[in-house]
Amino acid sequence: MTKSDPTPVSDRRGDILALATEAFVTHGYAGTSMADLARVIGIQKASLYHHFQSKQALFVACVTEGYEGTVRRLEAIRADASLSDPARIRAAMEEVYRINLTTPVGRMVTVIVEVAPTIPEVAQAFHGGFIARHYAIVTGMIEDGIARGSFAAIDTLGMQHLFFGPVITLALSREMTACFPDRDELYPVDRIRETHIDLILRLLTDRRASDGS
Amino acid sequence: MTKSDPTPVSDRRGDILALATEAFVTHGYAGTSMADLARVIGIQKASLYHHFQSKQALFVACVTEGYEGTVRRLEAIRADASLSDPARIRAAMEEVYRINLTTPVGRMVTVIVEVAPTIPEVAQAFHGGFIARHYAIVTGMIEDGIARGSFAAIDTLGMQHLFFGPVITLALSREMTACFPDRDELYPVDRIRETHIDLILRLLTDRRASDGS
DNA sequence: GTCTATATTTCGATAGAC
DNA sequence: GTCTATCGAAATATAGAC
Repeated sequence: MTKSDPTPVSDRRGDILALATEAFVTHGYAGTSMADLARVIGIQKASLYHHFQSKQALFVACVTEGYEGTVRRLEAIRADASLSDPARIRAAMEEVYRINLTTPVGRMVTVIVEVAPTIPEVAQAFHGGFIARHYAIVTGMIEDGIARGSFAAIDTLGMQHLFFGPVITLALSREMTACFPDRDELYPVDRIRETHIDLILRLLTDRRASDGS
Repeated sequence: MTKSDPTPVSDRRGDILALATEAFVTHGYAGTSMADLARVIGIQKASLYHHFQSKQALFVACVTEGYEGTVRRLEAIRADASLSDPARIRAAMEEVYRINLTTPVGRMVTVIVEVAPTIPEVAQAFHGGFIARHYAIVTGMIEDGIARGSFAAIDTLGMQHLFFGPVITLALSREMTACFPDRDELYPVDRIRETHIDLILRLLTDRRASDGS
């Protein structure tokens, strides 16, 4: 009972990562200096180097340590036996939209795109820890539905891209147009999401897809 | 006839923009210094400042002056009366894949995502000069097909995102994983493109879509 | 663990000769 | 238009006291 307090009085590392993530999302990687981060966190720059070896190490920690929750929630949806196969797909799509559009980790995509060419380690961590795992869970859900006869025998790789592509592009577009006054008219999230879900479900339940051409 | 030579002996500005674009795509905006650019181009850094006022001005020129050709080709496809409505959509999708995956301008998306938050002018130029125009042409093609009775009465905004989202995300994913040895297995362009085209055409010609719920 | 102060490097941009 | 040389600013990272 000496060290297992479930709610630590102050999770320094977690606090720093959360604030740093927010700053990176807002101003980009190159646009966020260690001095900026120190100011936002409320400590001195040198103190930051006590917690993290370098700016790059701090950023990699933001990327890798922010993903745990998102994957678990998707897996829970896949394992939820109370849902029908179409309802499960709908729940998964709503969760994927939520992750990519509203959580700090999801919105990090823009920054990861920026950093990936110069720090391949980031591309590796992002792909292996986030993208590939989300893809695998959703593809598994589709295969489950096909095996049960709920869905047509469709190309799962193609469906994967139809499933995630519009979400990721929408997240990027909205981050890029954050300064536009008419952003919500250009990219109305609710309408796009609902249409997207509707079309994906239509494809999955389309009997014509059964012909293996 | 004194100044209208159709093939200028040496298009300095065009050469510089082409080489700079290639460098930006490979190393990102922050990762490409003016010294790097000067070395690639084969002149001194100071000479670069004779052609362009600043690094930012050079980059904006790369973005805006690279788009002209891509829009014209898409418009030509829309105006091609020899194509059936589905064949036109197919041709447009192949062209959009080609633009985003193989041309330097298309591959600039990664860099534009990086720069947009700090240089809103870039986001404006990119959206107005590239994205919005491509969206408008394709949406027009779909509306033409609906008007002629070739396509179902479908939500064109939703189709827009289903049309472009997977392409743009694929382009980003491939740029980000350029250093992966198994990139072509993770993101096999030909297979993804063909499945995507097939599914889009299936949705457009699906009679069930006619019910305006 | 946090602070003040500073070292070191890199980069964007300019001056001025040719 | 291109060059050599350099300025000035900003950022990463470190030294060492408390």
